[in-house]
Amino acid sequence: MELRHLRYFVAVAEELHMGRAAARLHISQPPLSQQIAALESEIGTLLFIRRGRGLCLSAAGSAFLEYARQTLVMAEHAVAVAREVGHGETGRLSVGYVSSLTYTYLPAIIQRFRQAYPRVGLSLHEMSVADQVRSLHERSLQIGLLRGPLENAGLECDELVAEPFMLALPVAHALTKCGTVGVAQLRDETFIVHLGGVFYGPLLRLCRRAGFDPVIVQEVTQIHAAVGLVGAGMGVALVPASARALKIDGVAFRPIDGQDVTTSVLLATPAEERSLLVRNFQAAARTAIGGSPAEAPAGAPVAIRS
Amino acid sequence: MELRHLRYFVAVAEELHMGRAAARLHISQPPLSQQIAALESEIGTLLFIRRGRGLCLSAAGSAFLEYARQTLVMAEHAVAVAREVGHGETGRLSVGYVSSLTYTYLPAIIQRFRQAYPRVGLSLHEMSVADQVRSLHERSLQIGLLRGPLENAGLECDELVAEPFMLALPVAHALTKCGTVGVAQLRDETFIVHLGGVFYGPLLRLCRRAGFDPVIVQEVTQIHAAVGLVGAGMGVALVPASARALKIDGVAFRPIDGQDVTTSVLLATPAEERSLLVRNFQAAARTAIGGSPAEAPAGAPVAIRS
DNA sequence: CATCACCGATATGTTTGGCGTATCGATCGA
DNA sequence: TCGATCGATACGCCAAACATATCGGTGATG
Repeated sequence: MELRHLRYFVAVAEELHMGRAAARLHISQPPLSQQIAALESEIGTLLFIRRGRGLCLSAAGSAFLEYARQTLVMAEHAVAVAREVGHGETGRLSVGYVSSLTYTYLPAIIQRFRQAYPRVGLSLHEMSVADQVRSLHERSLQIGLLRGPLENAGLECDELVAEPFMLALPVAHALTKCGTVGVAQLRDETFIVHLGGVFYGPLLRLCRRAGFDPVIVQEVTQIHAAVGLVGAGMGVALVPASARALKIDGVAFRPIDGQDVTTSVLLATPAEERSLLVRNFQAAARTAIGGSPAEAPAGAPVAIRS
Repeated sequence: MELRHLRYFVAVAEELHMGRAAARLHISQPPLSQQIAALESEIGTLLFIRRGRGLCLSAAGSAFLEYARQTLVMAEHAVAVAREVGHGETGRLSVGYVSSLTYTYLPAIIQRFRQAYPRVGLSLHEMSVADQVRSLHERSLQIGLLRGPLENAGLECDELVAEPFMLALPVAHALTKCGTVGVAQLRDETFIVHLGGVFYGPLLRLCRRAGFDPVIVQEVTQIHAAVGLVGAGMGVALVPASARALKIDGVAFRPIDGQDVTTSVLLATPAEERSLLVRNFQAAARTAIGGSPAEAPAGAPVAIRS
């Protein structure tokens, strides 16, 4: 028995007329009669009651119809699901991200991806860079959204954006009058930083290039805490430009010179990860941030030999 | 797509080896590769990841496998159900019966039928002969178990047994000393009968042949009521032999001469009823009562042209 | 009651496609 | 580097599915 027999049977059962059913199936009437007869022979029971005028379903045919329909639906479903999974349109992704991406980049990426692939489930985990690297190696995470540099981690890294820094300072501060703040003007400021974080290195580099070491007054672990302390007048902070999205009273943001010092927003994946789901997420992230995707567009069909 | 593709795919997915899967399917390896490739082409996604050594399921293949299995199971189920219904091994039967069959014949028939066709649901309805005839015509009943005669009712009747009568009389009665009671000895007895019932006619015939009219003292509607009154000493009753199964204190049963007067136990069906379910019940009833079935044995396959 | 129209089954020829045999290309282990 | 193994490809064959033509039977109609 093949699906053809089921398709033919359902057509005949619905039309109760061999000729019309054959027309609907785009075949002629005799082979349809043959296939129905073959099906009845295999089952061992007549599915239709032949009377002079037309057909009617036998009890066995009526029972068969119900399950034949379900079988056809199930077969369609199998194809549809496989196609969706194959095209990366359904499934589940575990994504890690560092907290500093919460304000601007992560929402943009997620919104973009969910719009393109609404049927993919996302598990979002706020994690440190080190935890993400470990989880990516363990394959408990498929995608890491983090800040570089990330050297020799055995991961495939894609720089989504090289983000410049801005200075967060109290609105009452004298430097708020400047359009752009020169690094040298910060010599006597006190800084709020995360000593172990990815922004401490760039700060040191900037200040030393200007000929001084920054004065550290407070260590925090998250950007919004640093900006909060800035608003409280405890000092200034060097933050990624996207932190402007944090609208905290009493804090002003100013660009600084030394724009060549940036922080890389990276999308990291296990080196040999080739799943379409991951590639599609990567493409969505690029379009959400960079503008146009760098490589193959999302949803490109899998290569199939003709 | 045909069921063949699903069968082949499942085999390959389980073996993860084209050669072994082909062997299991009793085909050679090349056509198997072809069919899998055709399936992948139709779905638009690779279902297996080809590496140098062996195969492994892709994410799409894994998703497809689940539903492919369900599809195959559903197809098998469709055939099995249709076959069962076609062979009269499953379904539902409504059976009517008169109360006088409750004691012996009905249990024997039901037991026999349920043993042979355990998956057929039975609806048993105690009904008068007239109600059964009406319900059979209305098709709300498929089988009637009743007592004849049933002339010109437009139904197909099958006499299961011609049941002789016995005399039910109080144990203290003088006639209990006889092995067989002659009808003439009943001239002065008082009878308990159901005037409108099927046993009144035979009683009249017997007595008049012996030259007297029976004295009626009590009218009842059911046999067990009549026998109960006999036990209370109110008279004697002419009952079918199967009523002996009613073991009521103070009642003795004796055969009577005039064995040619019997009551027919009939199985009635609508005239043009040809369902296997009904035929199987009929055959079971015959074997349960008569001994061997008179016609085709139960479960005979439906005729299918070769 | 004879005729006609309709419908499903059958007969026969044609073609597609599924299968088998032989072989190739590639990868992995020795 | 060589051999073994495995999946893919090439090609011929045949069964089976399909199309055309026709038959047999039932039911409606004049």
